[in-house]
Amino acid sequence: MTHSLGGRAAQKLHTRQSLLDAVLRLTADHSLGSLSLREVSRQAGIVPAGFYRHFPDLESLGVALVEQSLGGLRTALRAVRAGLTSSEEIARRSVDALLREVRAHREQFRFIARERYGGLGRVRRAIGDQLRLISEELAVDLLTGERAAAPVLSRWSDEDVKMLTDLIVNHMISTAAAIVDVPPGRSAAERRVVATATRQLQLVIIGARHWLDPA
Amino acid sequence: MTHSLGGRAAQKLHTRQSLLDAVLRLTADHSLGSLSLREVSRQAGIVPAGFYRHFPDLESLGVALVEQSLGGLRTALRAVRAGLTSSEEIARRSVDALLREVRAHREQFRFIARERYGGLGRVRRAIGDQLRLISEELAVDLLTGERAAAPVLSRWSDEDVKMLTDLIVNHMISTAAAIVDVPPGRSAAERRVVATATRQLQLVIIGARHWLDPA
DNA sequence: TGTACATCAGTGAACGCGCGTTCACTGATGTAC
DNA sequence: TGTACATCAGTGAACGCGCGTTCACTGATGTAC
Repeated sequence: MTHSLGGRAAQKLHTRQSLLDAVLRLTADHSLGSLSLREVSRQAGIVPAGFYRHFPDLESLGVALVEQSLGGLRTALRAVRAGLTSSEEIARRSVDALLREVRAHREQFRFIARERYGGLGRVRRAIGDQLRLISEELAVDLLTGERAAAPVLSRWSDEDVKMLTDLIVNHMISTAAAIVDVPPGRSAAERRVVATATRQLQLVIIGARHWLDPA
Repeated sequence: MTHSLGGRAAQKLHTRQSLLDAVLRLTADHSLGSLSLREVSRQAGIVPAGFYRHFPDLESLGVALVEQSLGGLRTALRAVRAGLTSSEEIARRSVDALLREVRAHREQFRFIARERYGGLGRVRRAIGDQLRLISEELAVDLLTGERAAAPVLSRWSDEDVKMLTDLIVNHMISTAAAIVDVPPGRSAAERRVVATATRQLQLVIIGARHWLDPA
């Protein structure tokens, strides 16, 4: 029998996930680049040599973690926009989705914020790639939705739309980083961060609405 | 004689600066947390034990570097705003000043971007403190300038002004990080980054201009 | 000015330790027949 | 079904290495008189 659950392959996947989880736990205090392979293996409950059955080095593990984390966010954001055509609605629902994701996967977002600029080369590039995808997909959805339903973005150049979605995605990640930086349990402080970020996004949307106004 | 140039104290300052420069050079490839004290001392041209004459550990050196880097930016930004009252003028001149600073101190900004979220605890906190100061000073200048000269911000709540300046300062640092991430020599790519960032700031300013419009 | 003493930035050797990587291995899981 | 063989995730020991920190030191600079 092959493809069966509970087989050797399933056990291997389980251990692999333990390694990913170990890094998430350990990067609460340090960046990936300052963890040791032995530290991670220990936390995952395997012997150092066993690490190599899964990844050639820590950097590769980091890339896998980026794909798992931001891939999940990307899917969640696309799902939330499905069928929506109003850009206001898209913005509001996206903020909700982001908040839900950040709360549900706090450690993953801390990892992304940590490594976005601070990380090892391939990890940094993997994050940049995923964020570019998110920004481009948002641009497509805004354009097709708006062109079908409302006129706000319909006369924008593609370049300006990309400028706007980059601004929004960047703001999104900064917001996630700021939320994650709030010490856990300080829910008043967290609410303040979320409130500020929401108003900032509103300001950006107002700016977009008047972008083509005659000066 | 004391206070003389070329004395023992001056030599000590010179070595201290060598240590700061060594970290700037070495953090081009890795984050502060993954450097070793021996590596830094070697790069600075002193023996490992000599490090302790200047700092108790690498984290303290990092805090000193934050103060030197962002302190410089803060001074430059304040100088550029001196005497200006129009918020449009303040925005335009601030972007110029930021660009000049980033080009002149590329390594310092890479360090700040790297450590902003990714760094060791005290370094991260030092960066947050400096950015908060920059944001607050900008808020004061915008408010006193506008209140005296133009009406745009005069009816804003203090909280909303802080919301706006936080957005601007965050955008500033993200822009610096993006510029620094462009491989050196790719001046076309750098121009594109700067052009996008400038338009994004314009969009934010337009949003601010219409912030109090009736919905 | 000259002399005797104090300071202290930087040296060089030494220590025990955790690191990444290699290797032959074990034994449970999977496959062929 | 049972049996003989193949696979390979995880083991445990070993290696040489760079690490942070300590210590007594040296010798140029600075101070007191």
